[in-house]
Amino acid sequence: MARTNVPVEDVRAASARAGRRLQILDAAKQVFADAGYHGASINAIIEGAEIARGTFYLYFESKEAVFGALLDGAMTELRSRIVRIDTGPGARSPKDQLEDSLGSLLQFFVADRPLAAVLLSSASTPDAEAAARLAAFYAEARSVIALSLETGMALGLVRRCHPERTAAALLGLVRGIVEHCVTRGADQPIQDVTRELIDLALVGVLVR
Amino acid sequence: MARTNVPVEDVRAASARAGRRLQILDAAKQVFADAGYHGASINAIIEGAEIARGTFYLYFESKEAVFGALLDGAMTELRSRIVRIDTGPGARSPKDQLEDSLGSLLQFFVADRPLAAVLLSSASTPDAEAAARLAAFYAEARSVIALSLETGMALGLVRRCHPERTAAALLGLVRGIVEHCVTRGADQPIQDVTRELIDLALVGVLVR
Amino acid sequence: MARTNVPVEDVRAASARAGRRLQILDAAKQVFADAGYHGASINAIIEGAEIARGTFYLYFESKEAVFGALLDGAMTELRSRIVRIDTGPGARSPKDQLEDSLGSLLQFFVADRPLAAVLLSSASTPDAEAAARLAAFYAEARSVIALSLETGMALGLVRRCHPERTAAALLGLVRGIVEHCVTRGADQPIQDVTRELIDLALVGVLVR
Amino acid sequence: MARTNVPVEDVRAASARAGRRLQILDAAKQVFADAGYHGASINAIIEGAEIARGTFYLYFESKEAVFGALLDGAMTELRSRIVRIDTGPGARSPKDQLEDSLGSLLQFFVADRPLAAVLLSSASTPDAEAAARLAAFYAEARSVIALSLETGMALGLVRRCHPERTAAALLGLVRGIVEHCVTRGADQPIQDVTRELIDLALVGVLVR
DNA sequence: AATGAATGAGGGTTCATTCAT
DNA sequence: CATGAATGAACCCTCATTCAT
Repeated sequence: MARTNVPVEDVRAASARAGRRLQILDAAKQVFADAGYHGASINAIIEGAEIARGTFYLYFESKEAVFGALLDGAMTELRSRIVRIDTGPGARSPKDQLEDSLGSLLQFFVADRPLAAVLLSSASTPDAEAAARLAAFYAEARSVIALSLETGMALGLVRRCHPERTAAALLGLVRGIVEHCVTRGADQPIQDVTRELIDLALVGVLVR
Repeated sequence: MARTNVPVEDVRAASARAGRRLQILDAAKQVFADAGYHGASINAIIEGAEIARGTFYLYFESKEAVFGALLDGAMTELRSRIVRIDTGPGARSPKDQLEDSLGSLLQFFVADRPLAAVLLSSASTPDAEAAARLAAFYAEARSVIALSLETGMALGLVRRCHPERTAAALLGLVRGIVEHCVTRGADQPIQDVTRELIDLALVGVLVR
Repeated sequence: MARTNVPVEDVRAASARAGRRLQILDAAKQVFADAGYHGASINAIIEGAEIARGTFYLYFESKEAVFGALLDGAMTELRSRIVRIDTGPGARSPKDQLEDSLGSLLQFFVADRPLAAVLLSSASTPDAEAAARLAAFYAEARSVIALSLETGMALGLVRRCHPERTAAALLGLVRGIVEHCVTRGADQPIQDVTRELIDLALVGVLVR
Repeated sequence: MARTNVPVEDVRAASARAGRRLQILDAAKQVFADAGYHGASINAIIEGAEIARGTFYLYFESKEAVFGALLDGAMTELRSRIVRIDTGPGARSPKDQLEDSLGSLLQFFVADRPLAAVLLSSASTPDAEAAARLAAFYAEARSVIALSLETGMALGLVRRCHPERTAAALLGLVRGIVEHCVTRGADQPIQDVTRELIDLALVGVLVR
């Protein structure tokens, strides 16, 4: 195998650059979480990152750009955790799969609360493009849920319902739980929370 | 009952003042709904209300104050529509009561979409005090739901669950539906939506 | 004659507004003259005008806008002083007319040196639109001169020459004199300067 | 003649250094011409010169300094092309000498339009020292012209006139033509333009 | 009570310059 | 010599709030 010839300094520089970027992203995440998009000031971000004003603009084109990067990172991460339920032969039970997927999702949010706060709060019309991307993400999530419901209906597992609307409601349900977990300390193991969330969605609150 | 002696002019003046206040609140609601708290400018509000800059500050201490007033109004209105389920003898079925209560709530949101938009978006920490009040309101709503769940469990109607957490999830579920209805046109009668929402909460998505 | 009913306060307000505007324009003129378009800072302008930062933007949309207003004012003023030579019967001698026109022009520049400085210096690419307007103005002036030359040629008064080029040269000649007068004190009466300028243009430097 | 003992490496180094300097000057010239002094950014210059940010400051103290160097180079070049008219016995006709001198000058400008643009636009007081040097240059040019006029008057060739003022006007005239030629393509041979310029200056626009 | 001109702190962004590598 | 990441002063502009009329 041919070794590509990259000078060691370049590698160092690149990783230093990536480190700085992360440092800024981290500070920005915190500030956006605390103050919302508009309330967040570059001042607060650079103070948090302990860098000079100009340095910020060496790594991000604008305030909007950091916000977008933050969102993109989170969305990528989330997408990787949302898996369509495999209903093929030999697949694990749908409920188990759901439990894994949702569990991993909750885990992610609880592990990075500021990021969760950014994602949850940013209904507040940040700047055009970012808002659109976030809306698209939620639409995507809703659509995954709606599709699962339709599949379930076709298989006779799910009650007849308005898929889009029910998806919106279920997404809200997840958000409600996430908010709850993020706001309070995770007083109980994520696994339990996940199981309860799934039970609620599947069989409701009434006794059978 | 003793009549307090208030000159008629004062009464007129007071109601005129109240009218002005409402006029400003209405304009502000629209602006906050369109642009979010930070995006809303006093300029836009006074243009909408067709008053002079200074007049605004005759009726509200600050931008924060209008926002707070708006929130308070909405919360008062909402509180009146959230009724505890009456489980006494001779009461209507809990499900019917729930249907009335939620229906009225959805009705309210759909009827005043700008206000709904303000309520839904205002997670973005506009200002400390208002945020606190909103949080308190949500906590209150959650607590009403949690209590109902506990009552239901005591009566053997509701499955065993973590009431607080389940309440948070259910509140999210309602928010999800509200968002859905407010965003899209109310493509279907509120009654149907309400029923579906309740079914979802009570018996989940699975077929029995 | 019907008296239009304008409240006296409005008249006062309007003239106050116009006064403020002028005050700002004056300060801006000075600053632009001293530092050029890019070198001029809003800071310097508002210090000169002794107003607050925000007040500036109550009267002008942007830095570019003040510059444009300054330019427009000057160009309007100058246009009114540049008259086409009347060659009709009974008209005064072309040379006399020219003398009046150029004299009035020089007068204007000498009377308002900062403005002259702005006009003369602003070749330095200010902002797109203003630059275009200035260029258009110079083109206009050149074209007036070129037309006069062509008329003169048709009448057999003017030597055969490349009108556009000669016009460019003559415009430069006027600019040279203006610069000279504006830079130095007007050591001699404008009338003399004008006469000399015209002689130079008409018969050159050589003895006949 | 004693040979100073300079190692060959130093010579190479020195010429390499001079080459780099030129490379930067060239890029800077282009940028200053395109964007004016203030509009020119170090960024644009180093991109044009294909060097690193720091390297620039190895060759020039500051932005001001490159601009000054550019101006100085141009002025040196121009000085070499402006020759005093030789009125001694056996000299060529003054007009022919003038034609050579001016022709060479126009040639220079047309050949290096960016440089011409820099020279012409730099009235906009970029920075004190450079402006002073440019003003000095123009004063020098004016003084050469004024002296020629005085000589001409003494010889009875030139009409009586205010030499300084007339020199200013003539300088403006040349600038006008240069601007014209630089802006437009040289639609006609420089020689023709030169001749017309000289005719204009010598005998004016009127027919004799 | 109503007005709107005036304010100035603070917003995001740019860019000439420095200095450790 | 050469580099380019880092700096921070300065830029233009916005907008919630005040106050004389």
